[in-house]
This record gives sequence, C-alpha cells and structure tokens, in this order.
Amino acid sequence: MRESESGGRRPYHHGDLHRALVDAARALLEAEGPGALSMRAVARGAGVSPAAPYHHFKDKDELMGAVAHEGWLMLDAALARARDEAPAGRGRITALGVAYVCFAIDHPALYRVMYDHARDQESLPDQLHEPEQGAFATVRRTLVEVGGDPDARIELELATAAAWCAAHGLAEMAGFKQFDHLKDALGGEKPFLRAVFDQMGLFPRMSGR
Amino acid sequence: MRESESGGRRPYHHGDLHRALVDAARALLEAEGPGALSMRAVARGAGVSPAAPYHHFKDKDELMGAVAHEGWLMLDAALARARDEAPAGRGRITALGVAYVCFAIDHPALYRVMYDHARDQESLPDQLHEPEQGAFATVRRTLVEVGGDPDARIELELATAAAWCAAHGLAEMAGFKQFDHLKDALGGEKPFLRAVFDQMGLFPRMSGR
DNA sequence: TTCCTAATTTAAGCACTGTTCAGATTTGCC
DNA sequence: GGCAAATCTGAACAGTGCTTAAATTAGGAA
Repeated sequence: MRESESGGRRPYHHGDLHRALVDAARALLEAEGPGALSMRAVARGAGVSPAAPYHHFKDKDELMGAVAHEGWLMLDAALARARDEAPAGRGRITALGVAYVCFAIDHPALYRVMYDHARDQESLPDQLHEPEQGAFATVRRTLVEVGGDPDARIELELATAAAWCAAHGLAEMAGFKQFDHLKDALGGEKPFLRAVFDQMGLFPRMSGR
Repeated sequence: MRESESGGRRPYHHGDLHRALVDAARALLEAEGPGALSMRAVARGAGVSPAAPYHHFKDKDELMGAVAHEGWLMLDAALARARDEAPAGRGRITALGVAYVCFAIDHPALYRVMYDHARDQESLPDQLHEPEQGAFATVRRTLVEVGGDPDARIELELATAAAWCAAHGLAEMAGFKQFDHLKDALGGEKPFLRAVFDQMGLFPRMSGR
C-alpha cells in the first residue's frame, strides 16, 4: 500500500488518496470558501474521478468530518501555544479567548466547517478532551491557575463551558459589521476582543474561590 | 392583486405567492430540517412550478432572508415578553439570556437559517436595532436597569455585545452532548443555562457602576 | 365590451450536485 | 504465475439552483 524502498514508484494511482482528498478539500476551502466544497470539486482537485472518494469516505459528511478533525487539531495547538506564550496570571484566560477568536478569524471557512459538523453531530469532537493537548484540558488548567478550585469538578466544568461558549459566540460575531464602531473606539480588533472578554469575565466564580 | 369584495374568487393562482412561499419554507423547515429546504421543495409545498418563486425572490438567498427575517421578529418578541414577565432586578438579564437560548432550542432549524444568513451577510439584521421592539434595545434597556450607566455609550454597547455573544455561544452549544452531565448535575436545562450565565456574568462592568 | 400591457406562471433546459453500480485496473500475497 | 481484495473509472440517476421563451391572467383604457 506504500512504497517500502527508497525510489519506489508510486504503488497505485495516488498511494494515499485519503490524504490527497483531505488536502484538496482544505485547499479548496481556503481558496474558494465553504460553498465551493463539493465532493466532485475535491475529487477534481485531487486529479481523480468523482466516484473515487467514495472508496475512502462513506459520504461527504465523513470527508467534512476529516477536514474538521484537522481544524480541531489546529485549534488545540493554537490554544496550547497561546497558553505557553502568555505570562501567568489573570490575563491568561483572556489570552486563550483571544487566541480562540483569532483562530476563527484567520480560518473562517475551516471554522465554519468545524462547527457545521459539530452541530450535525450535536457534539464537539472527543479529541478536545485529550488530557494533554486537548483544548478543554488547556482551558481547565488555565482556569485552575487563575483561581479555580481543582477539586470542585462541577464548578470547574461550568466555568470551562461558559468560557468556551463565550469564545464561540464572539468568534462567530466578531466579524459582524455591528461591532465595527466598537473596534474603532477601542483601538482595533484585539483590544475589542479583550474588552468583550473582560466584560464577560471568564474567571471562575466558585463557591470557595 | 387581491380580491376587493367578499366572496371574490382568488385573483390569480395564489394571490399572494410571496407569503405562501415563506410559509411553505417555514413549514418545511420545521418538518424536515434545514437540509430539506430547497427552492424546488418550497415551490412544491406552495403548489407551484419550480420557476415561479423567482418572480418573488431574486434567489434562494433572498427567500432564506425572508424566512430569517420572520425568525428575528419572533426572537424580538420572545425577548420583549421575557423582559416583561421577569421581575425587575438582577435576574432580569439572566432571564433574557435564558429566553434567548430557549428560543434557539425550540426552533433549532429556524435559528440555524437565521445565523447562516447573518454569517453570509457578515451582519445581524437591522431590525434588531429598532428602538422600540428591537432585541438590542430590549437588552440595552435591561442592562441599564441592572446597573449600567446610560450615558456611557461605549461601555453599554460593549456590555450588550458581550451579552449577545454569550447567549449565541450558549444557544449553539446547549444541545451538545458534552453538557449533558452538567445539566443532570444542576437539575435540568434551565438551571444549567442560568448557571452558565451566572458564570459569565452578563451584568455590566462599567467604570462608574 | 374589447384590446393592450404588465404581472405572473409554466415547461423545458443547462450546468451542477451527491451517490451508486458495473466493469476495468492495479496491488500485495500465495 | 495466478488470485482475491483494494482501488479507480465511466456512465448513470435523481435532485439541485437558475434562466429563457412562451403561455396565461389581471387590471385598466378605449
């Protein structure tokens, strides 16, 4: 299924059409937006017939799931990086929130595919709960640092949920024209995002804080 | 264009196909979900040929806009009602938030059409800014009651934006499986919603509070 | 009434979509 | 070499958004 020696000719038409399809989909998404993401266009992009993808993905939804999966991986990484780069202290959760929204702004089409898929599944993907790199773990850890009680599980879950919802809500609307004058008044996009997050107060409000 | 006397036969095939189409679209949306909402299916539902709708709506997008418009009207009304019914005091903004999310939960397909359209326009519709019944006005008024300074325009806008984003984020994710155990632990959906909103603190945090 | 114009509806068609299926091709393995 | 499984193609089906030309209808003017 894959060349075992160096210099091997490619084993079949593509060797790894699965990957080629996901890559083609991502490229199309970035270049033309979510509307252009058709099964046939992806096949075309990978240089293959319209029926070929169906040997690697049960349906369009499954291909979208694969694309979304890579998006969530990127988001996981972006949040982890933001956490590492931000100085410890209260500003750290805000920094996480800003990083989240910036990811959505930088990859609008991908972000849309990610949540379209999540809404269809009525669930965020499991990978977000990975204990090491998962975004939920990153948020939870940061919330604990900032005043959360690590033993108050429910409260911590609640604070994580609240922070995630806040970030998603802002991510979807940050580009809306309604907020242009606020961005101007506050001196740009990032100050605006920080101001909104400060308004919302992502900090945990726990019984025994 | 419309019968002027009582007992008049209908003036043409439909008399008001515009309305009939929007109604058919809403019915289809409720019955089969957003995926089933095709131009042709709507035409079919209104008992008319596939080309007929194009004399009343430039495009599918415009039809969706009309459906979305009615959704926003309903949301305006739901928020105004929630405000009237909730006792004055701090709980009122939370009540607004809960009403917002409940609307989204009660009309998931419609809510999706509303925001799909908004994302395409990169803007929420203008009607939300109606000074009397508009939802923004309702939220802003409630924020002032609860401690906002009516003269601090920017801060008030910021608090409104934060509350709206919070509500939208929660609305889109409240149905996700991730939160099931939180709903159980807190005793149901509404207590969960209230708890999340309390976590987020929708109350205005203003300089001169 | 009759005639004309403008609005409305239809039928047919184009290019596209997701998906399936039968047949061809290639692969790794015995 | 031969075989079964995996992979790819070509053709097809039903459905989509939308356009165009022709038919129908309505309301007003003569």
